[in-house]
Amino acid sequence: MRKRVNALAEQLLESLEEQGYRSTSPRRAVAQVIANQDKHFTAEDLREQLPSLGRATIFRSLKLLVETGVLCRVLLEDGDLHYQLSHRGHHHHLLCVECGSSQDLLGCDIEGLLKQTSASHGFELSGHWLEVYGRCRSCSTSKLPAELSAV
Amino acid sequence: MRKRVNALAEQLLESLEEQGYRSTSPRRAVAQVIANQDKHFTAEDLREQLPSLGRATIFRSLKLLVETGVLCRVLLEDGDLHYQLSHRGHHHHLLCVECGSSQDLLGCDIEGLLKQTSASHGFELSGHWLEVYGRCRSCSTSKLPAELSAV
DNA sequence: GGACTATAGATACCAAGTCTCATTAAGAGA
DNA sequence: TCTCTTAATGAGACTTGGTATCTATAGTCC
Repeated sequence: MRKRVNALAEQLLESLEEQGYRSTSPRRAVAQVIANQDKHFTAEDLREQLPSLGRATIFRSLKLLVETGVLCRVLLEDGDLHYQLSHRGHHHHLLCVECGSSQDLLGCDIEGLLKQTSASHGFELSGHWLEVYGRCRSCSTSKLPAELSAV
Repeated sequence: MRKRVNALAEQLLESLEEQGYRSTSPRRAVAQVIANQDKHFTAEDLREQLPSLGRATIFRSLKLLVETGVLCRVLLEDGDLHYQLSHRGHHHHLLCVECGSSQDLLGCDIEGLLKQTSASHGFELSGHWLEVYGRCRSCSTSKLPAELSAV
């Protein structure tokens, strides 16, 4: 995992270049930090790790990466929006409320179910937003069941 | 529908009183305006309709009503969070991207599907957030299919 | 290397929301 | 109905996340 960091950062920059954006040193720095992130993060998190970059630059880079599809926004349970690496295309996240890690939800055929149910409300489906909260494997095994049920 | 407005506002206040909160005139005003709202709204919308109330009071009332379960927050497609009347308990929204109206999504057994899929990722489900976007019955019938597909 | 132009950084601004604190008014009890 | 206690209000400062503007700088193409 550690060895692939630079490759990942490289990939992010390539995505930008493909769209005609220049590869600048602030963007390289942002890509590097994002590639090192192991969970969802905020603009503020990046800023702390890149104090030499201008605030606007960080926001601009984030916006660009979201538009390019490299990053996506995740909605936390309390309504906060964070960023995280996106694996392109439409997908959902399993967010661990304990450690903050997230996995992509694969093999979820929610689309079909929603289409049906919406149609029965006379509603023509065009999209949806789904986030799933819970505990990841390692967090749920490291806690006793008694502690969990008390939450 | 028009005649039930005051009854609804009354209900909102009762919910607060049940929890030990006082029924004050600013809160009555907020409840009245919310009861008149026919779609999701922002704090700013309320402020426009209640210019005599302090900004903090409006935010405080909203927060209180969300905590009480009378209001819920809805996530728009662009990431904006708005408020709307909640029909208690866990539910989802069908949000019309055309007119902004919303319906509650009933009879959607997504929970079961999610539980299964999460479990297969070693994930212990605790909750989820789902918003569904599209066109409501009246918006989809008032537009020609050709116009729709161009969007 | 020079020129053209996208990008950066500083900074002002904005929107949504919270915090603080002095003042006011619900509402319980006498 | 008056009084007292305390919750709630309103003003306004502050915070957070983000955008707009403008001048200086650096990428990239020739």
